[in-house]
Amino acid sequence: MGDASPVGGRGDSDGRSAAAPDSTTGLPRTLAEKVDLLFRTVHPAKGGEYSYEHVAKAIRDRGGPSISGSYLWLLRKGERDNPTLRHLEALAGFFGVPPGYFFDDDLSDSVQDQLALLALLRDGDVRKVALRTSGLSRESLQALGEMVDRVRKLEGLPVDPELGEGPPHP
Amino acid sequence: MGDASPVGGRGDSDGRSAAAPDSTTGLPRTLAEKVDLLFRTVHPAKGGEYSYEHVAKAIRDRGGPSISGSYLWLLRKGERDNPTLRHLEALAGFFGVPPGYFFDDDLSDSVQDQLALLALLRDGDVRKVALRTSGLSRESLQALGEMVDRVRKLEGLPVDPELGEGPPHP
DNA sequence: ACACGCCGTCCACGTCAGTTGACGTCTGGA
DNA sequence: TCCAGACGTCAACTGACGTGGACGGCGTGT
Repeated sequence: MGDASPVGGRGDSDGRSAAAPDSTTGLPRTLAEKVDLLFRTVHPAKGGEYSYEHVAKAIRDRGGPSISGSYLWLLRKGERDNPTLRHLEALAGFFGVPPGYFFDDDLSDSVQDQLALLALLRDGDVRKVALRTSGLSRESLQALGEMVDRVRKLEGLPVDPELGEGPPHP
Repeated sequence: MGDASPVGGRGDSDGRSAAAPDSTTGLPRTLAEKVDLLFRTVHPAKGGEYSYEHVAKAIRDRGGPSISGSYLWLLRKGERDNPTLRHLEALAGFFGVPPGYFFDDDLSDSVQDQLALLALLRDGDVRKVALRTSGLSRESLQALGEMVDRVRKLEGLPVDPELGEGPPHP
């Protein structure tokens, strides 16, 4: 044994379920759940979700491949789960995520953090604060973080230690 | 036609040539060139390149999807250039590259537009501050915003009238 | 020389990714 | 109330992806 593959083997997931049943804020695992999360998270400037036809047309207008709204629905519903490279590329381009988001690896996790953040930012004031902090020095940011924790405690919210770090990747 | 896409549009990049004739000089652009580079670069412990059948069998043995040696040849030759998600996943897994390797220009194309915002947040501290602000009351957020402005001024940064409000793109 | 095995090449075919089109629902306006 | 348009949903269909197998070249042992 040994010379079968250049990299260490990994078992693989066969999670081929249907849609996104209970993962309202959980981590999507199937492709359908990932697509669903994109639709629920990335919204037009005002209004609800993008319509399937809207996304399809926008992708075509960007010079992307032809795609139909019905197919987007199939993907989100989980009735189709094996799109081609061009369609993955187009979807990633439209929703503003790296194509690797659709694959089973760590990258999708970090993207999901960012999507969660995007959802928060859409809700008004949080966004303002976040954007203004860009460019500040490390010390100031740390100080601000402590201030926020102070305020959180005042309002009776947990200090929320988690939320992870961005791992460097090869 | 403003709200077609959450990210700014861009022109096309529909370079769909055939194989990898002379581009031994530079970086691979087409899928065929990328696959070719993988075969030329990733070798078995001893000997020359992997044979197509060997790769196909190894992928199947890893629990991956079924794939044929003929198809790998088609991909490398450029006669097929639109594989499905599972095949991309399997190829990336075998050769030890991230799946995003097969896509056009990971993070610098049109993704950048919307992702530029997220890229700011990705780099550590900014993100932490932003995430922690979720759940805070409106008054606290406003107070924090003022604190941030104070700090920005201290560091000589503009108070940044832009970026905060309104539709995210032209 | 001959046979055997492995490999790259390529073609004809089957399967499933993706499209087309129809139907029912809902909202807003005349 | 009725009509028009937009949208989600779904089934039948088309075509490209992907496979199986045939053919020839090349190295190796007998």
